[in-house]
Amino acid sequence: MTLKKKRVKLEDIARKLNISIATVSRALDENPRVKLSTREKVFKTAKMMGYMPNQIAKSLSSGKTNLIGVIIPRYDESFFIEVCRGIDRYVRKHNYKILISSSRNSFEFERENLISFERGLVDGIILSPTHETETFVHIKSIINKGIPVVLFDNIREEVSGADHVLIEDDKASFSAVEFLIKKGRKRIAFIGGIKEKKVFQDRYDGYKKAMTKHNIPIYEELILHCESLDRENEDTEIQDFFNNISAIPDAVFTCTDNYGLLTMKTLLKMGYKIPEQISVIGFGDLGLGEIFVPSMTCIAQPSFEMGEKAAELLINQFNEPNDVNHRKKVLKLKTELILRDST
Amino acid sequence: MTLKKKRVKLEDIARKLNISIATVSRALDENPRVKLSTREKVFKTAKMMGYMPNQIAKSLSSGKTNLIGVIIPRYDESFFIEVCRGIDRYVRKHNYKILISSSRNSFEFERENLISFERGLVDGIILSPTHETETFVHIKSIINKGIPVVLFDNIREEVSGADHVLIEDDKASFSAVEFLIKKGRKRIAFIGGIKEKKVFQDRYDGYKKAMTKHNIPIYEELILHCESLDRENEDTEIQDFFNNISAIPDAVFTCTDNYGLLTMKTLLKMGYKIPEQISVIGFGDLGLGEIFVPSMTCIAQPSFEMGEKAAELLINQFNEPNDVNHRKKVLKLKTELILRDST
DNA sequence: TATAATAATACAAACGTTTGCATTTTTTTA
DNA sequence: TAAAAAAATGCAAACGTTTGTATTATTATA
Repeated sequence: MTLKKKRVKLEDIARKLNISIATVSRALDENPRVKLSTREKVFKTAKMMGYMPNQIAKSLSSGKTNLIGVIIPRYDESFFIEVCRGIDRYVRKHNYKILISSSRNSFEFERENLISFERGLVDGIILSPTHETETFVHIKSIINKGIPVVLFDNIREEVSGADHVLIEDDKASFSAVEFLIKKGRKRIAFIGGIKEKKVFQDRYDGYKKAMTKHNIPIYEELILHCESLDRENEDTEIQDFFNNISAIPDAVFTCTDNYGLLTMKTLLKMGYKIPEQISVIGFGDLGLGEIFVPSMTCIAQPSFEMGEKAAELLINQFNEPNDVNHRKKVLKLKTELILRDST
Repeated sequence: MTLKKKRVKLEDIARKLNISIATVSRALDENPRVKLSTREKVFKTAKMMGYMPNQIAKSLSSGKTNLIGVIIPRYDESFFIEVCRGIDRYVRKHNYKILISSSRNSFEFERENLISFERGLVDGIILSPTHETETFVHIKSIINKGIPVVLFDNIREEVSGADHVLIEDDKASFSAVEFLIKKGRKRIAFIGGIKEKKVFQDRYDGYKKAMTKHNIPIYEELILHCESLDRENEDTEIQDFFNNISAIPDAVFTCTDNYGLLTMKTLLKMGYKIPEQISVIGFGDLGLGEIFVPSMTCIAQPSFEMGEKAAELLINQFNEPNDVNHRKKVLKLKTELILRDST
């Protein structure tokens, strides 16, 4: 039975070599102020003794933790995971790690997470607001404490007082719906998410604009604002929608990949032919649309890149003079309509 | 232009109230040694001044960071994300956060990640070894430093010197293949992943055992060990496999959900009927199998629970006397064959 | 009302680094 | 070869907490 060994610290190395802690610290830092021969001795001894620097002590002393807090509304949406991957990829190059929290679609959790990050654990925060987030005060309060913040996706004007990166949701959906119209479809259904969520509002707006521009009436019956917050309920909600519709549409524009896939599943099971009778478009393009049969036409949203860009904005803030009121930067990323078999 | 405010610390509260730092600290801790009236004054002042404890200082002082490091082979596999969700859910109840790193399927990255966690940033580590991981020394070295470690999934005997949680891969695939056989299928193809990965070896073993038990010949031609490490390549590898096969199988057992879906896609595009001509089984059951048309029969692996259990083992270690050589705990979780339309 | 017991608070070391400045050692210069 | 300059090292404070022990203030006891 071996007991836990004590960690070796600078002091241990210093004592063994009969030099001061300061010199050991500087030697390991390759500071030119210490003689080369000393540095070599220190490195050798450190290695021999199995020295590992204490990150916490370093952080306390330097005031930097090299951690970045990321708050997303939910884990089980590939979009957010992709964004996190993008963030991770970027920040690692700059020697940061990310700490991911889910706000579980709740403003209150979002606020709690934010507060827990206020305790000096992270050097900066990247956040995607929930649909419930209608105020900016909790974020502003963080910024006022001098903690850099970057937002992505689902930004309302009221919460936009920080650097952020997004796509033009309305334009993207406008062009997708217009594409359907130009293909001759007229009875176009819309499936969005929670009405309160900005991205879904924008995508709905795009849909309406396209319909209006081409003088196509918008029927309430063909509109579904999916209220579910998890996969299973989304499924039944969409099934119910199509089961209760009086006359089947000839196209469906959906606001997420998942809605699109669930729509295709439901319609296929009801016996409809895609795309012959009904076209379907998804939003996101996170891989599954390509595998489904028929493969799904999608608006491709650059999720990974969105993460990278958000990370870049944040790291840039680290290097800027700390001006709380600096002009906020907004990055709008391009989307693309990927044509596949469902249209 | 407002400049960054200085954080308020215990000292500031102490000075304002003309009491000592120690008393402030104890008051905020609700330590009964401080008078109630003092405690109340301290709380009020702390709130008024916007005090937020400094997590880093706390950690340095207490020797606990309340962070847990998680190392997974890749981000873009839902299985790992699900496990992370499970871990997160469990540890949050105990006031821990998780720090996720990807080893990108590389032993070298795994080792690097492990070393970076050795710098006192985390209180414990949960790791899923890559297919390249054939030795236990890097993990043993961590454990020897007194850092609790729990492994999950893909554990070889050689790396099993730590608590771990897994499923019985061989038995799960055995029963799935036997199910196909009992349904009258004989020409059963096997699609697995990287040959070096223990889980795929085990799943292959289960396949072979089932076939052998029922005296069905195993044809090399019907075996694919997918070597790709990303989605796109998996797709083409599977397409090639079926294009080059001399006579199509009447069933395909696959080792991940993704292989299963790609298989179905390929076969449907080739014009085959599922399940009439060919049955397909996937492994994992991470949601997509249910959406696909036809829906996919799957071995359901309790990913979320796997995460929870791994987290539980870890947190238990925190509370145990620190015995490096303690008897390792092994948890085997149940799988289940979920029958759907693809069989 | 002096003394003992208890309650409340303060002091200071510790956690493991970094770093400005002081000191010592070595090298250069005259 | 002594003084000046440069190089190498050391001292000690700082980062913001926690906590064991010492001290002071308050209450209880005789």
